Amino acid sequence: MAYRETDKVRSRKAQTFDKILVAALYVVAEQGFNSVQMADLAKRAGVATGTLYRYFPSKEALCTEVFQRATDVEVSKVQQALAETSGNGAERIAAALRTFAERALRAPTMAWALIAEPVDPTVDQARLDYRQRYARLFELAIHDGIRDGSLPEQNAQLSSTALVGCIAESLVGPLAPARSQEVNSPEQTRSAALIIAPIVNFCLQGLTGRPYEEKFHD
Amino acid sequence: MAYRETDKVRSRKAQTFDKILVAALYVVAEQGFNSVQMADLAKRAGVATGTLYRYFPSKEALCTEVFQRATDVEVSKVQQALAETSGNGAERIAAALRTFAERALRAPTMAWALIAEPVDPTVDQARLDYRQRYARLFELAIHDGIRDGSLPEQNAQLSSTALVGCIAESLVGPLAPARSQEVNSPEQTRSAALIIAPIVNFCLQGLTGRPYEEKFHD
DNA sequence: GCAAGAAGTGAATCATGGTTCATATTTTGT
DNA sequence: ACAAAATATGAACCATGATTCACTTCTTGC
Repeated sequence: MAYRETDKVRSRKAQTFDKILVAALYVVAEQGFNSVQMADLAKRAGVATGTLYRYFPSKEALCTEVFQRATDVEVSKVQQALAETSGNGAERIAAALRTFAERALRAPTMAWALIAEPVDPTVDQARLDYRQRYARLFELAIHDGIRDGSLPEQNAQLSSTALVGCIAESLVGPLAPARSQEVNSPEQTRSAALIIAPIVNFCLQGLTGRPYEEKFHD
Repeated sequence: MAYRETDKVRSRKAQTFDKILVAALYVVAEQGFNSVQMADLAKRAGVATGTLYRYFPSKEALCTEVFQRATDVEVSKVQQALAETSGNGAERIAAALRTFAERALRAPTMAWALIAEPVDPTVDQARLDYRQRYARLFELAIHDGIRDGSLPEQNAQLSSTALVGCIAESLVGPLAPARSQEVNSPEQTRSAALIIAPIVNFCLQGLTGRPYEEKFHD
């Protein structure tokens, strides 16, 4: 025998793998999934087309991977908001919704790609999973809320799905035009708040069945 | 001159046009937009491939037309529910939501095609319009509700968008598996009611900020 | 019945863009 | 330095399915 994978090679391969993912992530964040083309992507990543296929079995698989990575970040942010906010279940859910929306409005193209862009069915399947992950986070929080008395008894699964639908849909509109300028001007930040507050309001009322008064938050 | 379009021809052309649309509508209702293929569609409609292009400039245009026709039916049903239900704004909105959901669950594949199927961007644009049409209907009804005192003051535009998001998303889940059997067994009808009530509940609470008690309805 | 003008046909064409593969280059152990 | 084994290359290939177009068939007015 005269060749065996060594650390040097292993790490180089890992680097290449990352280069590809980073390039893909960049394209998606900038233009969405439909702009991902293997030849172009290879160029951006500084490798040959064929090389892509040494790291991913297909474009679908590559895109799915990108989707999942991007998604993981968002989900964990929401999870974090849910976990780190002090207060009862209802308040924590409100904070999580705000986090979700703020992040989406701050990176509109990426958010649109993850939430609403028409994509290949395989990737779309990943999107369903992803929505379910969100829903499940909320579902747990709703149960907490019921337990601590901040939410009335209810079908937590359906309510959580409704929550996801509300934020997602409410953002699709703002996201579509916003997709042009990636910038974050002060006006945009302000107008974002204008959108977010009523959404959170609606969602919390839907959950609690009582008027929601916004607490102070930064 | 020796040829001028006559009524006979005109009506035959209209018939062909319809045959094509009907065939397309059938495929969509049965399999979704992605199963529409020009050659196949031509066969179903009993015409040649080329003929399709004498009636529609492109597949996109054809699909968009189909989408819009199917959509018009649904939108007008909701509009009807909104208009024909007696009661205050809130009650009429509840009735409209029920109508929307019931119809969707009764024709899951079509509903899925209109609401959630990954489709070509051009058709997808039509979908945005369609959601906005729904939202606008609800928006008007919300204003009515505010006026008649059944709803508190609120940003009707955002609330209406949230409503659309809630029902749409809440139905996507049930629609995905349901898409297999088109049938309408009694159990399905019952399980549909189980889904619909909580959704309407959530939506109405979101709008009113008070617990929603389901009124009697058939 | 005939010529002019349409409408209808469907096999051939074309565009797109993902995927392959014969070849070149690198790496490693001896 | 060399052979073995793997990785990298990118131009050629291929699959799909929409679109075209040269040709045929109808319609119509005279």
